[in-house]
Amino acid sequence: MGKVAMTPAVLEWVAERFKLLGDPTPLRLLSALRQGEATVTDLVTSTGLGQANVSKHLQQLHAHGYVARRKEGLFTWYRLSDREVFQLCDLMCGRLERDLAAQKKLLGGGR
Amino acid sequence: MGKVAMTPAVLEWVAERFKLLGDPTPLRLLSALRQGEATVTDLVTSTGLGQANVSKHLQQLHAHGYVARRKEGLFTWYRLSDREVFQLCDLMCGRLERDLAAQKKLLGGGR
DNA sequence: CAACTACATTACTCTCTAGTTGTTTAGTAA
DNA sequence: TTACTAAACAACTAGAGAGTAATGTAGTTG
Repeated sequence: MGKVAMTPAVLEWVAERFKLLGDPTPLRLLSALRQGEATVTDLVTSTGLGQANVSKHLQQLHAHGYVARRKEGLFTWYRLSDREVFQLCDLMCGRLERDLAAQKKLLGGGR
Repeated sequence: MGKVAMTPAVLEWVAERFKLLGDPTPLRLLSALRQGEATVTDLVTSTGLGQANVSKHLQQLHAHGYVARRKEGLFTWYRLSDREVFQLCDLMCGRLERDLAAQKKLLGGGR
């Protein structure tokens, strides 16, 4: 199991990481980057979000180690640096699938 | 990998689940419940948080399926209903351990 | 019944932050 | 140089949510 003790400081650290994933916008950006490296403009057009907004979220994702970047002339190319984030999402989606299955069971087979 | 498509609705759902973990207080409660079933008062005394605060967070954790509860007279006993949440935390802590290792490397062996 | 206990709920304050607008910096091209 | 582009930064606004104090509710005890 966990090798790290759940001290208040560690909980704070863990919470800060989770907090970034507790908003659809960063998840959208991460999800988009799953298809490969992209510039800010790419992400703006593919998501429909504002440029400043995308840029700000990418800063945070970068600061927390979720994405890496390289500059090429005018462009800044972003890419995923932490593929484990999708293991996290998949664990969550496992819950989603069970929830949906339970709902289906209730609506369909129940009574 | 994920069997669920990352549609906006799914991202919203996933974000909502992560959001609860993006705060130290629910994590503290979950961490405390890891040692076994507990009443609200137990959690209040063991964490030092206010009663209303604990109660409110427990409501949310329950609404999102992280904890289960049973009433016994005046008491409400809460317990973990989703042990997978610690798989999530362990994944995060994996990052923490790597970060710490990297820092150590920088401070110790690096220049 | 009255008094007490454990928990839930309400109403409120305060802080934080997501998103936007406007501007700045830096690289490119004429 | 000037004009243009991509990205970052700054300042602001609106809304969300964390914590608390006060109150409500249900069960227990006398």
